[in-house]
Amino acid sequence: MNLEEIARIAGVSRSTVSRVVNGDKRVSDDARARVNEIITEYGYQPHAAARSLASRRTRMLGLRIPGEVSFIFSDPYFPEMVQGVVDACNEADYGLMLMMEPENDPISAERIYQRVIRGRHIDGVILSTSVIGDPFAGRVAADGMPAVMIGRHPTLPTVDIDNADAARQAVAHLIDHGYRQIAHIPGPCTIAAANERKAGYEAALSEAGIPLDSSLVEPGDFTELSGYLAMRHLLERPEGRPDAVFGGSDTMAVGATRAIAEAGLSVPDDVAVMGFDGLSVHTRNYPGLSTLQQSIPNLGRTAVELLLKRIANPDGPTEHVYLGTALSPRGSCGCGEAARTDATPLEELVSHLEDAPVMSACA
Amino acid sequence: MNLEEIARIAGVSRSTVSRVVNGDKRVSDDARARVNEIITEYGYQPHAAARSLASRRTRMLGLRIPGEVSFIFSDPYFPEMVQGVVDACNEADYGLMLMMEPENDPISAERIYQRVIRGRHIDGVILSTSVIGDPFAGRVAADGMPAVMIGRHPTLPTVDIDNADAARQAVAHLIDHGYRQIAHIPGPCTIAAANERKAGYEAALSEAGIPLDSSLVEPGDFTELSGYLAMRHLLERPEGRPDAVFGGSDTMAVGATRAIAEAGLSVPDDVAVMGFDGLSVHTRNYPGLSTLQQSIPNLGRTAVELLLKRIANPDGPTEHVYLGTALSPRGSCGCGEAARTDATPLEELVSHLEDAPVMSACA
DNA sequence: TTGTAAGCGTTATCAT
DNA sequence: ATGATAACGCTTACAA
Repeated sequence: MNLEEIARIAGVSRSTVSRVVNGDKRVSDDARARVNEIITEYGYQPHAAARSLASRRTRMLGLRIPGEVSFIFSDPYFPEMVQGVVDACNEADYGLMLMMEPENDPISAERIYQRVIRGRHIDGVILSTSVIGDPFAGRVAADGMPAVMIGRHPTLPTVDIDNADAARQAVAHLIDHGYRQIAHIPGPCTIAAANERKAGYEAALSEAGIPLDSSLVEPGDFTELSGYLAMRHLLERPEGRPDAVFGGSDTMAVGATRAIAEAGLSVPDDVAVMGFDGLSVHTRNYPGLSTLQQSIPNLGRTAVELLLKRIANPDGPTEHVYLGTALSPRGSCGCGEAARTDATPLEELVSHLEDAPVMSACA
Repeated sequence: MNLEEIARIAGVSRSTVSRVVNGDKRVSDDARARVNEIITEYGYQPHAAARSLASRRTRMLGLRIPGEVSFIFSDPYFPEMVQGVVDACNEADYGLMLMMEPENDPISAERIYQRVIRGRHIDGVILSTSVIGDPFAGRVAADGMPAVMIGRHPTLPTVDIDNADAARQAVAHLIDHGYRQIAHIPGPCTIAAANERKAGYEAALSEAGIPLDSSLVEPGDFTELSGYLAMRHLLERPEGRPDAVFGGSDTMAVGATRAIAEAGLSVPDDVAVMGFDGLSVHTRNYPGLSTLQQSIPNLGRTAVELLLKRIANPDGPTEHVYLGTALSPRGSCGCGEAARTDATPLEELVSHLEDAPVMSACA
């Protein structure tokens, strides 16, 4: 069943049917009703490829998860983000194509790029992580493919949080508790957000007049296992073990917690733990993981909104949206039961965050 | 840059360029070389929509994650499966479209269905979970959309494991340890695999002559929280607490472990724990989570292979592929350090599983 | 081996 | 408000 047949049956031209399907106002109520009736009766649905070819729009977006981070697809961060992206796509009647390159395989990464981006499979693409030195962002711009970065980027529209300041707050909170030997497990230095959070950690120490000590920084790769291994190193440090640790992500913080427990030590009494992300999965840890809460699904939703705007108006201003964050102290930082029950419940917190995006636009 | 221009520049016809692009043998080496040169020089990439319209193939697959389970997208099961599906798609130069309906919203589920399936956005679809009473599988068949089920289905090609027998083995192992009060936390009864695993639990008890006790079965919904809550109920059971628990998934088993620890009890001494899935994320639990290992990425890969076969030959036999599983005893079931170190390392195990699919075909 | 030409099912332009 | 008609960029018989 195609446009032509519907037109014939309804006794109108293809153009009229097309207008009805696309919600064009320039159709008489009479004709519209008749056409809609036939469409429903025969269950007509426009053919996606034909539509795309003629309109030069695919109504599909791409979501790129770079190969550099695909090994941490096990981090619940990504599922949460995907959820937000998918929801927003559905609401806009757009499809979502997953672009995940294999890890160390530039050849197939290139094949995927050519097929999807250059082949115009999609109308725009969401880049899910700023990876240092990743040529992808520059290439899509050169190929005229609208793109939005979740993270930092100089020329692309971006959705992000203020990683550095949020991390600074988190570490400042540990300092307020009286900890002085504060370790940090940063994510890989190829990922911009990891570096920003590390900078925030350093800023908090500086502000408190605590000298930086590189032996307190043990890098991880955002996996739980890396957090576990990093913490083991930190506990065996010759200068003595740290009294607190700030994980570059909740997932690494949970790994650290495990190493602490395995060493027969207690959280927070021997070593306090602070995470970053606020993943709902970790709500039920004991003691509750203190963390810096961000709304990850909202990051995804906002990226879709920005991208759709960009597609509709490629010459509009390059927006940079910053979403709010909030310190969420639970048991693991040393805040007692009091703080835990006082803490804003997760749901409220998240809806609050969603209401508070900070926008800034530059032409 | 399009076919026409390439043809003009190379001094051949559009057909010849098309043949070169599509690897048709009926082209002289001479012409092929010249065309390829021009293609490379100008960076030509065929237009996806035009191709689809003419060839009636989109080179895109869909992956449907039903709304009934989308709330457990936080379960690492799904990311692992997606990973396998994506890898296989990439290797075949196919794109992957994510179909995730919102949870209780039949209207938008229907919109998505119409747009994607009826609009012929994809060449075939992978159904990721058998949900009891889900009309989706029947509809795609009626709409002539090739489909493969990950799970059980009477008429569709399927990829699955023998959930019932695997669960039986897992519980039999607990019985071998001497436990008699074995509880079970099944997944929701709307999901076929959850019921099959529960049946396996019951079978193991029957075989050992242990009477079924419904107060030992406390359902969950595959989330960690539900496992935690179910275990709390089980611990407060008037007839006394169970001496072992079989979780319907690793994630629920981990939740149960947490409840046990919170109650001041020890795993496995007070309550032994057995999971199901073998998610790599839980490898670093302490004590290690004993589980029934399956290869989830391989489930996804195999589904893609089956679907591609189906698309190429819709009238071929309806294959049902069963992938192998293996009991993976670690600390939480009561197997000591010996068993833990004896246990086949994860990587080996997985590659072993991948080699051992059991195939059965029925016309 | 190569070229010609007829679609594929829409949208979009331009009359009317 | 409606309809003819020309794209859109490719594949695919069919002819040569």
